[in-house]
Amino acid sequence: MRGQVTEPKSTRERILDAAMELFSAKGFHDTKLDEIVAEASASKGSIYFHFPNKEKLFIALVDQFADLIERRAKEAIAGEADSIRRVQAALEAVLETFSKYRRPAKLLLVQAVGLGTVFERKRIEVNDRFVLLIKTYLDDAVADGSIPPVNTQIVSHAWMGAIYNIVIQWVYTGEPTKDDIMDALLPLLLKSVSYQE
Amino acid sequence: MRGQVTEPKSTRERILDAAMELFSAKGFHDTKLDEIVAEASASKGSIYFHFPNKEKLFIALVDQFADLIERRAKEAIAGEADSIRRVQAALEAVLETFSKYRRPAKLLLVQAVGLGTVFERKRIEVNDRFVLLIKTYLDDAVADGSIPPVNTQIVSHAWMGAIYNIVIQWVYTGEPTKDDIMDALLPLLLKSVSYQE
DNA sequence: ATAAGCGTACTGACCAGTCAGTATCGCGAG
DNA sequence: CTCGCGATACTGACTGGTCAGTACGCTTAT
Repeated sequence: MRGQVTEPKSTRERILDAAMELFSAKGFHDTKLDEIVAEASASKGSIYFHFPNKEKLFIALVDQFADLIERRAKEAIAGEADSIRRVQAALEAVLETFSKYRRPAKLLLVQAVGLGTVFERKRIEVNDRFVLLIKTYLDDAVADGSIPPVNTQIVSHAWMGAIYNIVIQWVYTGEPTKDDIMDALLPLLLKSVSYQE
Repeated sequence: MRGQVTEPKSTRERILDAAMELFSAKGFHDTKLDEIVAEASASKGSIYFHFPNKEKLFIALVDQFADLIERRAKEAIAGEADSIRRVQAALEAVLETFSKYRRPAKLLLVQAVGLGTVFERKRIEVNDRFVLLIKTYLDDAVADGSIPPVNTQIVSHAWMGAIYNIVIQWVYTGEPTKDDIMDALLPLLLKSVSYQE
C-alpha cells in the first residue's frame, strides 16, 4: 500500500503524533490526556481503545524511537567491514538520526528520565541496549588490534553519556550544529581510545 | 557549633533527610508528602512551616548538593597551579563527592530530570554551571599550551555527559567501583583532548 | 503574653480511567 | 439486492480516588 496518496492519518497515528508533540515538550506528568485528545482531534475513549493507559502510550513512543535508532545503527554497521569503521559508522548514524528527530530525541533522553520505578526500568533497558551495542564493537576493535586494550565497559558508558549530553544540549539550544558535532565529537571519542587514523 | 555532640537533629533536618531518602529512591511524583511526614517523624504542618511547597523542598535538596559538588571542585582546583592538573583535580573531587553521596547523586542526576518545565530550568542551570567550570579550565589549558586547541564547548558537554552516565551506572548497580572509575575515566577524558602525561 | 514551632483533621481541585451508547463496515442468508 | 447481525472504531459525560495544600489548635520557651 506504499503508493497511496493522501491516506488520511489513522486515529491511532494522530494520537501517537499528538502524544509525541506534547510529551516531548512538557514531560509526562505535565501532559494531560485531555490535551492529547484536543491536539489529536480524537476522544478520550479512542486513546483507551488503542492503548491500555497513559503510561503504555508513553512507553510505546519511547520504544518506537529506540527501535529506530538501533535499526539505523545496525544498518550502518552492516555496511562496514573494519571494526573501527563500524564504530564510526554507527556513531554517525545515531547522531544523524537524533538530529533528524529532535522531539523524539528529547522524549528519549530527557522526558523518559526520573519518572519513577516503572519508567526507570525502561530507561535502563534502552540505555543498556545501546551500551552493549557500542561495547560489542569496541571489543572487536580491541581484539583485532585496531585500538589498545581498554575497559570497554566504562568506555561504552562514557561514550553514551557524552553523546547523550551533546544531543540534549543541541535539543535545547539548537547548538552546536550537526556538522560541528560530527567534526568535534567523533575525533574526541576515537582519541579517547587512542585510535590514530 | 561544630563540636556539639548529640544535638538531636532539628525537625528541618529530619525533613530534609527523609525527603532526600524518598525522592532519590522513588522520584518526585511517586513520593507523597505524607510519606515524608512518616519517615521524618514530623507533621505536615512542620513541612509547610519550613518550606513553601513540595517543589521548593525538592529544589532545596538539589541546590544543596549542587553547591557541595561545586565547592569541592573549587577547593580542589585552588590547591593546584598547573591548568591541566586543575582539571584533573576537579574531576577527582567531583567523582569522589558523587561516590561518597550516592543518594544525592541519584537525586541530582536522575530524579531531577524530566519533571516538566519548572524543574527543567533548574536542571539546565546546574548542568551549565558545571560545564562552564570545566570549560574555563580547559580553555586555560589550551591557552598555556598544555593541550592542543579543541572545541572546548563540545568537549566540556561531552565530559559532563560521560561523567554523568558513569556515575548513574554506578548509582544503580554499584559497579564499576570508584577506583575503577578513577583509573579508567580520568585517562579516557584526558586522552580525548590529546593530553600526554 | 506571645510567637515560633509543630500536630491533625479537613478540603477541594484535579485528572486518569470508565462505560453506555453511536457510527460504520463487511458478510452471509434469504 | 437488502436486511439482519456481529465486529470494530470511536465518542464524551461522568466518577471516584488521590494528595497538595490549609485551617486551626496546642505547647513550650522567652
